[in-house]
Amino acid sequence: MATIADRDMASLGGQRDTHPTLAEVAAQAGVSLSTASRALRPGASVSEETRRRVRLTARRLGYEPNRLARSLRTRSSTLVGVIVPDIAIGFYARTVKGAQDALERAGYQVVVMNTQREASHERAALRTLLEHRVDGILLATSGGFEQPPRVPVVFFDNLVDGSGTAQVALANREGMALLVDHLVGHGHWRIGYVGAPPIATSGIERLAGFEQASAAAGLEAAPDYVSLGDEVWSAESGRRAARVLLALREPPTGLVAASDTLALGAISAIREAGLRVPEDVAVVSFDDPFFGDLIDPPVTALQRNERELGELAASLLLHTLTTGSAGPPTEVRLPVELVVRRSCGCHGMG
Amino acid sequence: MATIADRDMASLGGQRDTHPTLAEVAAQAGVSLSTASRALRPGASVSEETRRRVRLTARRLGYEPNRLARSLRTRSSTLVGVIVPDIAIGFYARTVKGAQDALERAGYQVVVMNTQREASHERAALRTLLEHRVDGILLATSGGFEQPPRVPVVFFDNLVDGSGTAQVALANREGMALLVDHLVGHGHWRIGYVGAPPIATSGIERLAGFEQASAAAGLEAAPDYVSLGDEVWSAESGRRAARVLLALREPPTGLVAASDTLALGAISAIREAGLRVPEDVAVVSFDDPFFGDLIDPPVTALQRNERELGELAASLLLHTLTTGSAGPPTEVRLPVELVVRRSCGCHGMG
DNA sequence: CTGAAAGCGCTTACAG
DNA sequence: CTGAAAGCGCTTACAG
Repeated sequence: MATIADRDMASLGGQRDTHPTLAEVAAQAGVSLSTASRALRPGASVSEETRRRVRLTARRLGYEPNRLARSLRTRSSTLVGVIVPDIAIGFYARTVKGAQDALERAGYQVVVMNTQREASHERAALRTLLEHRVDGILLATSGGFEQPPRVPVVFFDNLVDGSGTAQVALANREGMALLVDHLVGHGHWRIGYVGAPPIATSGIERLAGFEQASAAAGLEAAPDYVSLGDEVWSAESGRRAARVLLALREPPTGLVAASDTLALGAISAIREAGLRVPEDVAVVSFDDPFFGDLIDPPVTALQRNERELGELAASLLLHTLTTGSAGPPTEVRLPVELVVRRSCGCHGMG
Repeated sequence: MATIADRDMASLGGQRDTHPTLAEVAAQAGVSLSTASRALRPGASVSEETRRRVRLTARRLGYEPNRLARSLRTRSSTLVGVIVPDIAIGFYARTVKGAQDALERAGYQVVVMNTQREASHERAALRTLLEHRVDGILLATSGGFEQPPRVPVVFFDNLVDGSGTAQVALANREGMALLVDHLVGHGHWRIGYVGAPPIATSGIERLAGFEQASAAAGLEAAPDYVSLGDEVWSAESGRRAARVLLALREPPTGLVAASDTLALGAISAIREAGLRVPEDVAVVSFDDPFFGDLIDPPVTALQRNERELGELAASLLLHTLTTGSAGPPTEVRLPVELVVRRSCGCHGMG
């Protein structure tokens, strides 16, 4: 009772009051700690009358169970962490939403950590999550991943060779082939690549995919035609990378951008140079820019189902969480699809 | 030792091994639990030799402190929660990043929760955060906020009358006045509003701002000229809302969109109707669309510093966290600025 | 159905 | 500098 009184005093004094504990609820309700605990937890054997009384006083006191204590005791957090390089990028944001949906349906809470693409931030995020004993992790790594943690990890977007429980990514190479081939179909022979440094999976695979597709199409894949922006795939760096290509003695007549931001940058570089898209230089993009059909000109791009990517990663995690299975890491690739608009030279809608 | 042996067995057997505890580290290092604890914590008085030994064995065992236990004991989590309606919206994503920067600099970890704009999700997120005993919360509410929690809360974007520690939002009304006045400057008299339902602060204030500015400019602010989309501010709903306006007997000649998504929707509706922007219908937007100068036509819009909004919210929280001050809730408005492009009829760059 | 007790993994006065 | 002990707020066998 004394503590309760103190609490009241404190709140009268305008002090932020402290969290009531289960022990206080129990005392107020006139039951033991164990009974109070059971009354609050569904499915435990308590008399209806007791349960009601405890619940009432809990509500009255504004009781909020302490999950720290609970998880500590039960050794389970029903918490899943999602780590992304940059939540401000539509791709990641939508992936996260997809994952969150699936995870919440399964009764897990999701916490999102943003690494700003720095390995040190990623390490910190990983540590925090692990220290909070999350049950599992969805990770789009930026290189901060070191040794496999003690909980299941599903990698997405950026994969790590043979680590983790499962790996989910877009069909990067196939996508690039689609893009290059489409430009080739328009009669282009000098095709440039506006990309990102081959640091993580998507950077590596898209570049490789471009080179393979170029070679397969018999294009002279001069290394000159590959121009890379910065590691955050910024539009500004795409602009710069495109400028380099346009300044060549024999500039490419078609550009493949490795992402929507890069494509937007490339289009402005082309405009700056006083050239037209697609008449002077055609552009196609790996990612579909938001409202890509309103861009001038509407951009031909690969469409992906990002929500699905997130949901897929989540269900792979849920699978190992519920079955505890430790089978060999599954690798799943999500197909991409070409949406033809006008930046490639087609007379599509838009 | 037995538990250690068990652990080894388990890992040999391919089982995921369990987290070693501080007690195990202490045992292996041949010191007491308390000494081990001190050795791992900077600034505690331990001999250098002991400290080194403990740290080494901790690393060798892959020890990860259990934050649940630590926070439970210390009653502090150095965790701050950020709750947003929709992380996939650029505005929120960038705000979150700004907040995260500031918070991490101050030594806090940030966890982000996404409510998908549902009050029930928001309540769940709030509960989870509170149950994890976060030290403070940054909240862009979707209506799930009920009674003030026991930790400091800073509201941003969507405010709640007189609640919380501080409130940060954009200068919605002033922004709307800027937009309407600009269109009036172009000679428009029939100006329509493509907005969102007046549910939360931005919806309410932008609508009110539009109506006030219209009235102030002496426009016949026929209620007909207000057309609202859905509560998630979707581009598609903007398209529909604009269609309604365009179908009027005396359709507006200028449109003010309450957000970038709504503006994009409105522009496509205008195009669909076989009309041109800005010749037939001028458009201005509250939010600056990503790469708005590549949109056709480049859209005249209000520019905000979203990162700054996040940082501001964070520093207000940090202030009360460090000073414990419980002064009256501060309300801060972030100014917005008009970026003139071409969708309004100006011959700006782009 | 209910209560007393042990224990989850830490930290931190309190002694020495 | 180091150790034994109490305690953070819960849950869960174990008895009754």
